[in-house]
Amino acid sequence: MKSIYPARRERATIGDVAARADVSPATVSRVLNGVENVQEDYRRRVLAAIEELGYEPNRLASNLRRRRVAMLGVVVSDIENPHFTEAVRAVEDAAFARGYRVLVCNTDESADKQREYLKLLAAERVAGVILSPSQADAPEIGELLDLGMAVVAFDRAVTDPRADLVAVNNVEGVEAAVTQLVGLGHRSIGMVAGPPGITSGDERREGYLRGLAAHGLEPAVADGGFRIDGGRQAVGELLDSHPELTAVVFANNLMTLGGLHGLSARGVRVPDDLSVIGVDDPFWGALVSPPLTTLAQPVREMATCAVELLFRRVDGDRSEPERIMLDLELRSRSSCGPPRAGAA
Amino acid sequence: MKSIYPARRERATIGDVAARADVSPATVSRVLNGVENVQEDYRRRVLAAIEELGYEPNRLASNLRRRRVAMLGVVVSDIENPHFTEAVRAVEDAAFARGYRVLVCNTDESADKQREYLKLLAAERVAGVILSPSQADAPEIGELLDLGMAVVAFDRAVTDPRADLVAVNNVEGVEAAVTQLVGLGHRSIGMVAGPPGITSGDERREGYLRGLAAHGLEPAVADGGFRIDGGRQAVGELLDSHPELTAVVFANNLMTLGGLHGLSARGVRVPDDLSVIGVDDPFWGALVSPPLTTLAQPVREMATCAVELLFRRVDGDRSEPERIMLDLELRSRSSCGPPRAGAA
DNA sequence: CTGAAAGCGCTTACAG
DNA sequence: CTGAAAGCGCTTACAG
Repeated sequence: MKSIYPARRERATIGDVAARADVSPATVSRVLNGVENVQEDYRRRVLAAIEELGYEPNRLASNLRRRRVAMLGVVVSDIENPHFTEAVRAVEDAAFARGYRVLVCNTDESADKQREYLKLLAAERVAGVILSPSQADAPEIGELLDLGMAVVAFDRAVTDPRADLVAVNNVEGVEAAVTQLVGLGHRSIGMVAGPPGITSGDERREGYLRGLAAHGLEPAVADGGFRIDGGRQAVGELLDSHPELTAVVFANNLMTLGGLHGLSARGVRVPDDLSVIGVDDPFWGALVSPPLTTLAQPVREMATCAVELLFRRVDGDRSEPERIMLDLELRSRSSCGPPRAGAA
Repeated sequence: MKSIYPARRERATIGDVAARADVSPATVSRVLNGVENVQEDYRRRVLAAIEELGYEPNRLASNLRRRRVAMLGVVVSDIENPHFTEAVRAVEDAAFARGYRVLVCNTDESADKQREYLKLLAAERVAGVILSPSQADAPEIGELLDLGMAVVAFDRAVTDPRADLVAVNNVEGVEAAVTQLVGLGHRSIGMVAGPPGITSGDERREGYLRGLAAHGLEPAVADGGFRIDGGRQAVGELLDSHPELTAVVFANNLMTLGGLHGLSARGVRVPDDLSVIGVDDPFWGALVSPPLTTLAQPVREMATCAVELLFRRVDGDRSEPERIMLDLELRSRSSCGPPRAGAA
């Protein structure tokens, strides 16, 4: 059976174009990059030759020569988490508009995978990286910075003080949510927290603990690992060990989703039996039953900030690292109510 | 204010390593790539020099020299659609395992953006591209193929017969769903369809029409453009013009979500007033109220197939283009019931 | 404005 | 097994 693939077309090079247009490769490069002036006559011939040969510049070569590549790395811990999906999408938008491509790096909360990706990004000489770290103190982060690459920490801080940061005031936000629950009459409030060691999760736990402490209440925390299944499991543990709970705060949207599933499986009604507040306001937040009360992050705005910052660095801005902190917004829907009758 | 950035560290090159280890650059390259044998003594010296200099190979150079780059392009029409997010994620997994990176290209259903990205991918000389086309007959697809790059159409077919395809039997799947609704007693079934011209959407519409025709029923279709808002709007139009409808099929998950929102805003209860089936079974499908009856695509499997196929092509397999068609699976949950009492 | 030449940092036949 | 040399396809000082 004969292959239907045609003889692989040889790719024209800048030399082929130059020969056909009867100019030097340098001139072709100039019309290609449109920076210096080229006589109209030459330009026309070059353009014609490009057209005729179907020439497409080889970026591998120009990348090497220019020693930079119009590419950004976006390192996230879970691309299936709508929070990060939205961020990736916003970054892609902004990057595309500036002629940059984006390399998506999914670390699965694994320090190893993060390490590998950061090394890759260094080897690839990308212009910069937006990083939501799985491991905040990875030495590879410093190495990127050493190499002069821009690094913007996103959503979670990194240890290296030279990286910029765009994140959210988690402590204050969660503390306010707890206060809101207390205002509704709750005295037993649990938290399904993120894995320790990640600043966003740690701060949300901190906000929760502060909120409880401010009202003299006892905390009850379970680790849900920022995943759907973890959330389901953690809320179960929490209710088993603390049946008195009348409200639970979930530290991210995936755990909230899993938690709701777990609650419904146990026959726990929301908000009648248990009030729920979830950090993040994903697109399905208003559509689950009951519509979720959430602590929304301004993801799009965060992503836009991060990309702008990154491009400023790429463009040579060497001023002090920035720490841009945005606020969480409490969006009250129907998953919170007063504690059930008969609660302690 | 002094910049905290240190003098930008000069990057060691293979030449620096060679000098330090007192060998030739060729030898360094050999231990780096581990293909040819190098004397133990030399190897040790090279490794030591790499360590001491913190050398990280410049992939731009090796890419150029090798004339290929360990990178895949994944072109999707909407990365925020969980269906594609999951696919991207699966592709990233498989690619990472093989040492490939993935360039994520979001086209927003725009033919222009698709064109730009495909040209970019050609210029970048990626090994191959997995493409869920916004424009099936874009000439750039043929150009990639001409250049010897692997192209696997994903989820939607492309016109060029040389591309492989991994998709789903939409016609049969949706027809079966319609039959199921008819079995429940429905006689007035509407569809919120995708934008015309995209094979997946066209096939789902076709399956719907066939299913209705098989039972002598009248169709009622509105275009929801595969987006959340479109779904909300389309279901409204549908109910305005066809108040007799007792069931609606949505052609993808985003439109289903929007549709549910729109229905709840109109006070239409699911499934009491209206039964709903949605194509795709996103992670929130079982958690909305009521839990959705869906037509699930085996996304993970599709993505795995696509990547395997792609790598086979990258590895030189020039056999006939494949068309791998998987089946949709009807997952019955609670959003379908018998038609409301009093329905025509 | 234009071209010849050097060079980006690797890899890989080719000799030895 | 090892090294010298050529070359991947561009860009960019440097002359003219």
